[in-house]
Amino acid sequence: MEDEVDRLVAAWRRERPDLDVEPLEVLSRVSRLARHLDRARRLAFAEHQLEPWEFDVLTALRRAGNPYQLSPGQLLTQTLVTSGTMTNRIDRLTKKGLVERLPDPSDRRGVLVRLTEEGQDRADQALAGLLDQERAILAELSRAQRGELAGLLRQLTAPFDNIPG
Amino acid sequence: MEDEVDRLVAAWRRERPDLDVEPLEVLSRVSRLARHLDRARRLAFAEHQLEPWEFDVLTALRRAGNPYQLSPGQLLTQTLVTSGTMTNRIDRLTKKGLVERLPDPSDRRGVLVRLTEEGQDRADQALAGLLDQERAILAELSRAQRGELAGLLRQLTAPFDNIPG
DNA sequence: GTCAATAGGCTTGATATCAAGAGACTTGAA
DNA sequence: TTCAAGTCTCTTGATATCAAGCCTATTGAC
Repeated sequence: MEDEVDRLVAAWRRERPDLDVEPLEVLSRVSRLARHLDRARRLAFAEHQLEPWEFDVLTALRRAGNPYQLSPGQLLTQTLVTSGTMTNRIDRLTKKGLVERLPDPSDRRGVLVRLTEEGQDRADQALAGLLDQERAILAELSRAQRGELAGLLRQLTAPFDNIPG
Repeated sequence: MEDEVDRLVAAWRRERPDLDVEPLEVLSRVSRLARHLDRARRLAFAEHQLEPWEFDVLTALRRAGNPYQLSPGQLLTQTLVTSGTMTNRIDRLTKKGLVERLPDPSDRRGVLVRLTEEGQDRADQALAGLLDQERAILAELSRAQRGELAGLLRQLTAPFDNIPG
C-alpha cells in the first residue's frame, strides 16, 4: 500500500532527479508517524481527561516507584522541557489535585513533587488505555516484524541516547 | 547497544509487572527518534539560516514544480497547520524575500504564494544539507536494513495516510 | 569561618501556535 | 436576477512554551 512519503519522494524525484532522496524513505516516515501518534495519543488521553504533557509528568513520577516523588530538576531532565515550563506544569497539576509539592527535607532550596492517590490512579488508567491503542496500531505487523522493527529503530536511537546529545 | 527505551521499558516492568508493555518497544522509539530528528534538523537548517517551518513551506512550493506557486489553502493541507498560522508564516517569509503573494487571477478572493529566486535557492540548498545529515544518521544500517525499515514503517503509516484521519 | 561560585526553583517578557470568527468573494438553485 | 450557502484568507484573543535572569540555599577553597 502506498503512503504519503511515497508521494513525497516521487515529487522530489520529478523535481530534483539529480538528488538521492533515499534517506527520506526512512526518516520522513519516522517523523510523519510520530505526528500521527501524537494525535492518536491526545485522543486516547482525552478519555481520561489528561493532556499528553500531564501524562508525561505523572508517568515519570509513577515510574520512579514508591514513594512516587522526584525533584522538579529530575522531572526536567526526563521530560526535556525548560524549568519555566515545569513550574507551570506542576502548578496546574497541583491545582487539579494530581500532584503535591513538598519541601525537600535534605535541601532547604529544594522541592519534591509527589503523586497523589488520584494522580497515581489516573496515570495507571491512561497508560493502560495508551497500550491498548498502540496494540491496535501495531496489529498491522506480526510479532516477528515488531521485534525486527524495534531492533532496527534501536540501532538508530542508541547513538542519540548514549552520546551526550 | 541499550537505548533510553530499554530503560523505560525496564522501569515499567518493575513497577507494573502485570502490564504488557511490548508496544512501547516500537512506538516509543518512533516518538523519541522523531524528537531527536527534529533537533538535528533544526541544527542543519540553521546553517542555511532557515527555521524548520520555513523549510516546510518553501519545499512544499518547490515540490509543486514550475511556477512554484500554491494557494494558502493548499499549503495548509500540506503542512497541517491552521490558517492563522499560515498567514503569519507567509507574512514572515514575504518580509524575508523568500516568497511573494500574488492575486489569484481566477478567483478574486484568492491569493497565490510564489517562491522567489532566492527562496528556491535556499530551499534547494537546505534540502541537500538535510539529506547529507540524514545519510549520516542512517549509516548505522546496511542498505538492505534501510529498505526493510522503510517497508515496515510504511505498513504503519499507510492506514493513517489513506484513511481520512 | 568567610566568601565567591554554583545549584535549584521560580518569575518575566516575548513568541508561535491554535480556535473561533469576521470579511470578501463566488457559486448554484429558484 | 437574486440571495443563501459555501469558500478562502486574515484577524483576534487566549495559551503553552522558551530564554534569560532573579533569589535563596549550599558547597568548597582558602
